[in-house]
Amino acid sequence: MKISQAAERAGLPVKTVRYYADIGLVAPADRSVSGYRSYDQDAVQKLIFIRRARAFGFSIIECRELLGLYVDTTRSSADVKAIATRRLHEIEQKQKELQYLHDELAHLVTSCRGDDRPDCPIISGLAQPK
Amino acid sequence: MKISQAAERAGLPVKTVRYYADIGLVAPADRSVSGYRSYDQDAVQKLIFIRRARAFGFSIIECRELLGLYVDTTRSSADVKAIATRRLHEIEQKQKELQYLHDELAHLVTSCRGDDRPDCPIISGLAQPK
DNA sequence: TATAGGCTCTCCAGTAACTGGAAGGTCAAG
DNA sequence: CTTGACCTTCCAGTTACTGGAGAGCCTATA
Repeated sequence: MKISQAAERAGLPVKTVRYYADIGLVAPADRSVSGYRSYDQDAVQKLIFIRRARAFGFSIIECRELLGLYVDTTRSSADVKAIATRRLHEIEQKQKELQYLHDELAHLVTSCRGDDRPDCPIISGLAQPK
Repeated sequence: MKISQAAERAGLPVKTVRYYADIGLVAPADRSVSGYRSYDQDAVQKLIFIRRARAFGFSIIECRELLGLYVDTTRSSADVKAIATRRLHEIEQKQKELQYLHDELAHLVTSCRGDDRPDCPIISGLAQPK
């Protein structure tokens, strides 16, 4: 199938699929005589895999790593678990930061009257060195 | 004061302070004869303000906007509150996404034995189209 | 006075992961 | 035979810096 159909099946923009081919992440199965990229079901499956992994916040480099494990049927599940666990910890870390951010900003927002007058606790809050 | 001192007081890398000057976000108060950027307390205060706002996840464009409100002593607090509230909603949205991500990935991780064998629910989980 | 070091300057390139657009080739339908 | 949708490559731009080269400046010490 041609790139647009592959992209649609994978749930990715055509540009992105082309980009993944360019950086050697997911190569098309073949090229047509006229130079069109030709994708098979296997390549589409890899594209889906990448899309999902990206949605989980794995970087392209990590995706490359995971894809290597994906295609390697002799890998140990421990290898995969290690990467996923690391990513899980990163997510948890990010959650904590976001929570802190949220609380602090929410505090500023609720303490601001939001009227016509210029005094604003948000502005003065941001101006604190901390 | 020279750039390194200003940067230290603001808690920012020198390169970043120079960058902020380049993009016209926080201009140095002056230039020495030999071309060195010269910062005063006011500029340092703005740098601190920017650092804090950036830490809250405000983009440079939003920082520019906020800085405009920061220096404008006649602004209404409503203007500021609107921007901050928008940002707060973005944070909350991000938190929801992250929570979903976390739960799904945690599920995959706990269902994976993580041993020498190749079967791995993480890999097969990522391969699901969803 | 020479020099060594630690600043500072500008400019260029690279990062991550695309996205948009231009210029041009291909293909099927009408 | 032409139209329009699709495909190609290549280049530039995005965000917010960061690193490095090459060169100028400033001060302290030998």
